[in-house]
Amino acid sequence: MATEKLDTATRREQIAEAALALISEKGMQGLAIASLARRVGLVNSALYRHFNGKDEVLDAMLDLIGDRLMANVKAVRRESARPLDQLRQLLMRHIRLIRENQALPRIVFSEEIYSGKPERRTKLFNIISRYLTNVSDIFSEGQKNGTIRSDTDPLVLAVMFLGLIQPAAILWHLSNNKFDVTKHAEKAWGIFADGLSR
Amino acid sequence: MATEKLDTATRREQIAEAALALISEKGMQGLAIASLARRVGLVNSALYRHFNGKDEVLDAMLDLIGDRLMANVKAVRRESARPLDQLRQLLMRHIRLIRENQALPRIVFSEEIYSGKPERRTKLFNIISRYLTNVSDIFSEGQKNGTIRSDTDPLVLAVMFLGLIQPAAILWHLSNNKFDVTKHAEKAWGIFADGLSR
DNA sequence: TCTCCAAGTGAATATACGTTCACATGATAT
DNA sequence: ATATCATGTGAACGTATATTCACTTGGAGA
Repeated sequence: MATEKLDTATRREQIAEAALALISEKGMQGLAIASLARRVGLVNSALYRHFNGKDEVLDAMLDLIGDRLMANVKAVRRESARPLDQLRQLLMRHIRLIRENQALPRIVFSEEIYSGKPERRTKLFNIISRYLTNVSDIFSEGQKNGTIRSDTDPLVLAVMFLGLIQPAAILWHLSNNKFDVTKHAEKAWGIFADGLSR
Repeated sequence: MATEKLDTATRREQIAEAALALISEKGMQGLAIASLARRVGLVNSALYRHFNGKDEVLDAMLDLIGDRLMANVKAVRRESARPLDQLRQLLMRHIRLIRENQALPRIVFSEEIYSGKPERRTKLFNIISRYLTNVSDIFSEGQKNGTIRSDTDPLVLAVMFLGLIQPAAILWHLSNNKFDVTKHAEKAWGIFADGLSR
């Protein structure tokens, strides 16, 4: 009725973002074409004007997530010059990203994403690998720098870095947001960084 | 036809274990009542003789997982007296458990588990909490013992401990089992333990 | 050996969801 | 002002899957 017509480029963005929001609120189960369409003010069928199917929506979502992860990396590289500070900042940004957007862990952990279309698993792997590579670059710089011990593989450190947040994020989620991720991350980072610099 | 009749106690076990196996092979999607029943040699409807519905099956599965986690803890406490050794053993056992039983991470990370029935989220939280408490007990002993630095919260350490494996497990899974979890865990443990003892 | 109830069967039902299609409409370019 | 095409609509279809129910059957105990 009163639904204004918007071009596909705009709609695709709206829809991908609505998908993230929906998942954040209702979980993967909540991501139904009908709900998704309604959320951007359309009916089911209209969604197919902009995406060939649900698969394409999922792909678009993954791209969005990749963008946000990389945006965080770029931001912290701008904000500070010292690797250890950059990492700490990144940790906090990552937590904020997850808190504001619960869709992120839910998508990464869910197989609905790639159970139908195995290539999407590779896509997700690439997104995470790219993030890890960037994180490990920061570690490398710290090692050249002398602020981080050089006897350890930076890629291992990068994966450990993710490990500072991940289980905490799950506990936060399972505990109905009672578990304090930020506090945990601060303490864990303290211990980790302590070990790094010696 | 040639399906022998077994008592409910037996069937419940068979079914819960079949559920874990199914998820390990096909993912959460693969856990359909029909497939599950067929796997233990029954038809759909027969399953309802032993469970009131899918929900009950999920509950039974969670209990099974809890048991296996706790079994690992008990085993390592038997095998060694020194906390650091126990932890290392537990790490390796945990990895083995996950490798042999991909269902574990898939279930923990999936919300299908509790999206329908929120109390199940609490149940899962309790299972993990229980495991964490046991792990943190080991850390505590190490601290009393003098082999682990005392200026850190053992519960934080326990969560970090999980973080040594978790992201690696995901990478392993996303990379079609190419990423070497065991190798990562060994390196990561080296770094972590190094930080612990100083 | 007979009886009876727990355990197993097959068909039917209900629901939820992705997708398609013939038709309507509004913005834009001429 | 009008034509055109991208965008939006409503209804219908197909499929997958959990659940129910009237029934059969096998085996343990009287």
